[in-house]
Parts: sequence; structure tokens; C-alpha cells
Amino acid sequence: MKPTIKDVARLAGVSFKTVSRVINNEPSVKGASRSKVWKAVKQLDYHPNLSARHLRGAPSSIAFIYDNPNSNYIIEMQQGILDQCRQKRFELVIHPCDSSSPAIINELLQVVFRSGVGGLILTPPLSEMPDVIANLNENEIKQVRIVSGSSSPDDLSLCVYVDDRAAAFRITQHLIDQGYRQISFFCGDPAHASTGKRLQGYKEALQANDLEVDENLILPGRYSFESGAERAKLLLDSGELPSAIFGCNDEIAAGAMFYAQNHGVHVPQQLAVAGFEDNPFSRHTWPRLTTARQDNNAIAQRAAELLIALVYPGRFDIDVESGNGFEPQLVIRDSTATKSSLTSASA
Amino acid sequence: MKPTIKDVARLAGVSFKTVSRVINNEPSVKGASRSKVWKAVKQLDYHPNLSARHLRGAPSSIAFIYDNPNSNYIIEMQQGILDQCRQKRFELVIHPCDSSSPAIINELLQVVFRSGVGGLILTPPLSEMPDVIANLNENEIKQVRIVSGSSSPDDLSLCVYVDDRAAAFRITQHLIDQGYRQISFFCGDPAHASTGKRLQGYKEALQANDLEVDENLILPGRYSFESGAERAKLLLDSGELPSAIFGCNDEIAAGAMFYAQNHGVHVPQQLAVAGFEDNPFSRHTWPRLTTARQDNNAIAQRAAELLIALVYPGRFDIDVESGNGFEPQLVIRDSTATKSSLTSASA
DNA sequence: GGGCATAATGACAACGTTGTCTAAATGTCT
DNA sequence: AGACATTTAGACAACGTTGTCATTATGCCC
Repeated sequence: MKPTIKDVARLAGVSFKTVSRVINNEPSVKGASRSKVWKAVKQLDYHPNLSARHLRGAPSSIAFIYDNPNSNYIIEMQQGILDQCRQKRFELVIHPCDSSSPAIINELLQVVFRSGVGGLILTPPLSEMPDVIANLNENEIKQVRIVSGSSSPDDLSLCVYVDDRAAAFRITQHLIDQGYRQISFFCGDPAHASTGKRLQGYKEALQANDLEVDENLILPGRYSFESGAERAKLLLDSGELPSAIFGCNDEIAAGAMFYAQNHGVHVPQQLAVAGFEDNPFSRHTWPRLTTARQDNNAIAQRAAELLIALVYPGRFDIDVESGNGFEPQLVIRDSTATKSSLTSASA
Repeated sequence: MKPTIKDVARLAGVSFKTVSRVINNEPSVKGASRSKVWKAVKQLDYHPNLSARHLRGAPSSIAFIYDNPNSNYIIEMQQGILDQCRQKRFELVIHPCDSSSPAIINELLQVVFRSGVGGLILTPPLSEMPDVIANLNENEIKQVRIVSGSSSPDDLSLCVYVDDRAAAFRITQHLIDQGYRQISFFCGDPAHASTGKRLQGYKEALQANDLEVDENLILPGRYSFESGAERAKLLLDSGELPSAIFGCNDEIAAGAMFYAQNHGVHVPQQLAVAGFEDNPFSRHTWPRLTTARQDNNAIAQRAAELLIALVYPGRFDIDVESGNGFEPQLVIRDSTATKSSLTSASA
């Protein structure tokens, strides 16, 4: 069956305690023993038994906490975290939850308490709820947060940050470059910091191009298809159609496009639409949606790497300070084409 | 900290071994001791330490194996399995994989070997690969498969089956009831049994209504948006447009709808389209897609329940024979409306 | 080379559970 | 009531690891 630490010890000709020391990168082991042990480890393909480690007190797992209706985002994140866990021989506990529940803090404490995870990976909106973070810190629960921003928002915990502002700037700039001037912004859920950051990028791009920011074109909303459709209805009913709509995510953009086309407005001929997120369905809308894509796998891997380094300080030598920023990339598709580029594209 | 079995024993006034027996539903414990122990367990909110159990040899986790591009399906399944695991105090190991990899069998053996799970939950297409199943059986690896069908396809392992044939029959019947006669069927991936079952349901519905099965209207393909669009192109180019298309899943249907509308064919006025699966985006297409919805959470919960019962025979008294069949429900939306119902709906 | 600090190693217990074996309690039959 | 079978309960070891402490080897100084 599976080799144990004692099998390795026998093969290497040392005590099993020495093997333990080598495995865990502890000091005070002679170079000679060290290499003998590693050789035996490789030869037997030995991996420590996580249950035994855990039983003895050392956490051997981390938890991925999510509360997000976007299943594609979750799957990509989960995949990245799993990749990193497999590499570092950690187990992953998955915990979907409802961040609006009043008992959410207690629920998270229970996860740590019961499954004995070494720390939590938090995604928005949970990662951006100050009281949740504060409470976790009070209870000395280790965490890595994935948040919207270009740098760590605070010193409360280690963060991986996604520069939504910069990406929103690029999308807006793209719309302007395509010749669209009156650009409406459909906000997402105000509880998500990403909404604010994307709005900020949008405004900055307008200003950088000497275009006026018209507050009447900035519509509040939620991160949903329905929200996009409703806001589009508001615009259409008002009679003043802008030349483009920048939806805070793909669902909003798709909803807006849906409503507009359903009411005789052609996209992009009469109205350009851009989204954000590169949800798979954004390739399946008609026309296909211009959007911004973030590398969720890389983001998740980095978050997991940081958390594991946090759980075992000194065990892995990782620079936790730099390399935590990510920037979504522009994905140009048909929904923001100009008339000239459109004819050549639909050939 | 967490209460242990000894705390419970002390409170109940018995030896910790007796507590162990009660917890594990073993015989030969007097009713009196039994109730004393349960009372103490409740009072302390005691739950067995999974690592210790596992270390001692008893599996305390199951694995969810998936290879499926449909993230919504996976998330729903995962949620259902997690619900059941939480109830039964099992841990879940998540293992995404590539079923087309030649080393897939070895990979699955590794999962069992390394993480010590008690069994596997397999989804299509893996659950329908005879050589994979046979190999798992040879290695005495417990499994529950989620498959397409109306009864267990074989005696190789316990299955949860989804009656795609019946649901496809209903969708086809709905199209016929709406007045559509020339119905084209766009097949999904031939490796998935669901494709065959859905095709069968389609044919049976036609026959039940004395309509001829026209093999020229049955187009092979894959489970993708692109496949649907390509097949729609074939039909349009041929010049013989049917009155309706039944896509083997929502992506195919959406792709077909996309292409048709992109080329001046109005849905559903000139062409009705129905899908299968109730992917969230099917509510966001234009028009919204008629489809069939299966209760993935319930299906997954049942699969997990069966597997856990299999891992611990006799521990939980569950009837593993009945209640394993599920039938997707018809979801009627705009893409299959008749002209009359359409005008009233779009008001 | 003796004395001493320090580096390197090993023996042992402990984590919380379950399997095995043994002992005590209870029931049943003559 | 005594003999025996059976039910119920407990003592102990074991799972594979790491922390603590004790021991041995090594290096250094005078």
C-alpha cells in the first residue's frame, strides 16, 4: 500500500523523525541525511498522510468560500485553487454560502472550527464586507481576499487584486476610438466594489478624451440580465438613445442588448454594447459581445499560493508582497463594431 | 475546543468505546446507554473527527469526478453533493479531469489511492464509458453513476438515471401541439448517451402522432453553440427550412437560433426552436428558449446518498433500489410560441 | 586531548478514532 | 440454584504524523 514515513526512514537508513524533519524543511539536519532522505522519498513516491498530519494539529487544507451566482467564475476559480492545492499537497474544502445571511460570520467560524482548515479564500462580495473581515481577524483566522482594485485596499489581510478600473478605462477608450461619444454606463450591484471601480475607469476615460461625464447616462442597477434589460427600457422610453452602452458585466450588457433589439434598435448599427467578464455566453449573444477577460485561473492560483504560504510561514519561500495584481484584457467582438468594420466582418 | 469522543463518554457516564459504538450504529448496546449517549452528543454538539476516522482506515470522504464544459451543471451538482455530505458528515474531494485522456483510468485510481475516498460519483461522459467502469470494478472501487436512461443500464454499478427519452418526447409533443410539423433534430456529442436517448424520444413522439421520421432532418453534431450554428447554416443553405428545430441541448439551440436570426429568419415566426437543459442563458437568448429542466440538486443529492450508503453498508438504512429515476420537466418559453400566442405575450 | 557549546539524531508520547480481544452483566435452561 | 450462552461493556493497540525531550556526534577553544 501507500508508503509511510517509516518506509522512507528504513530505505534511507535514518530514523523516521529525521525524515519528518527533512520533509518539513526544518533546520538541523545534515546535508548528507537530507539528500539520502529526498532520494528515498522520490524513489517510493512518498507523500505525507494528510489525515495524520491534521490529527496531530497541523492544518492540511484550506477553504474556498463563495457566494456568487456566476457559475463560470466559480468553476474557473475552483480549478485554479485545486491546481495549486494539488501541487502543494493541500486539500480543499468547498463552502458555498449566502453572504446576505445575518449568521454568515458564525457560519464561516464554524467552517474553520469544524473542518480545521488553515485559512479561507474569499471572493467578492464577501471579501469586501468590512465587518466580516474584521470579525475573521478578531478570531485570528487566516485569509486571502480577491478584491477589486489596483493595490491592497487595507492592511487587514493579504489580497489579490484585479484592476477593474484600468480595464474599464480600456473598454471605454475602445468605444471612443470606435467613434461612439454618448456612452451610457449601466452599474452593477452597489455592494460589489467592482461596480465603483469600473465606473471610475469609465469616467476617467471620458475625461481623458475631453468628453463630459453626463450623470443622466449613469444608471444604477444589479449584476443581472434583467437589470440590463430594465435600464435599457428606461433609456428607450426616455427617447434619448445614447450611441453606446457599457454594461458593468456581460449579463447586464446582454440584457440591454436583448431589450434594445427586441424593440427595433439594431446593435451595433444604432447602439454599441460592451460588457465585462467574458462569460462564455458573451460569445453566444447576437451580436457577440465586446468585453474584458480576467485570468481567473491565475488569480485563484495566486490566492491559494499566498494562503498556503500564510498557513505555513517559512515552509515555502514565496514573495507575498509582489505579483498580486491582475488586469483584465480587452476582448473585441462584434457588438462594438463600427459600420465600416461590420460590413467586412459579416461577410 | 472541539468536544471529543471522551468528553461525550464522560458526560454520558460510559466508556468512550461505547460512544463509538452508538455513533456508528453498531449493535449490542443497551437502549439505556444508547439514549444517554445520544443526549450527551446533542448537548455537546459532538461530531466525530474525520481525520482520526480516516487515519484509522475508515473512509470519510467521497469524490466528485467531473469532465464537463457546462459550469452551471457542475455547480448545481456539486452543491447537491455538498448538501448531502454536510448532512452525513462526509468530506468531498473534487476532481476535474479530462475523460479523453488515455491515462484517465490511472488518474482515477490515483485519486482513490491518494486521497483515500470511499467512492466516486461519475457524471457523463465518464459514467458512460464501459472500459472506465469495468476497470474501476476490477479494482473494487465503489461508484455511483449519473446516466441517461429510464432504468439501470447494467448491473455494473449503482446508477441514478435521468429519463432524457421521456423529456425529449414531451418537447417534441409540445412542438407538434403548437402546430409545427417539420421538426429537425440537431444531435449532440455521440459519446454522450443522452444524445441517443433524446433522439429516441423525438422519434417516438413523431411516430405517436403519425408523423414520418425524416432522416434528412436529423443532423449529427456536438454539444456546442458552434455546432448548432453550423447545422443551421446547412439547413438554410439547402433551401428547405423546417418549421422547427429541436436542439439536443440549449447551446445547440441557441447557436441555431443565432445563425437563423443572423440570416433573416425570424424565431419563432418562421422557425421555432427548442433546447434541452435549462441553462441559465436560455432565459437570456432572444427570444427566450423553450427547454427541459432537470433537478440537478436532487439528482446529485441522491447520488451522494447512494454512494455513502455503499461505503458504509448498514450504517444508514436507505433503499438503494427505488427512487433513482428522474425526469426533466418541460419549460415553455417564447422560442416555440405560435403566432397567436406571441402577439399576446409581447404586449 | 579534555572540556564545553552546539549541531544532529532518536525515543517516546500524543492527536481522536475504531478493531480486537477480554471481562462483566444478563438471560435461559435444567 | 447452577451451568452455560449471549448480550453488553471496557482495556488496549493501532493508524501516520509531529512536538518534546533526551541522547549522541561534532566542532572549537585553551
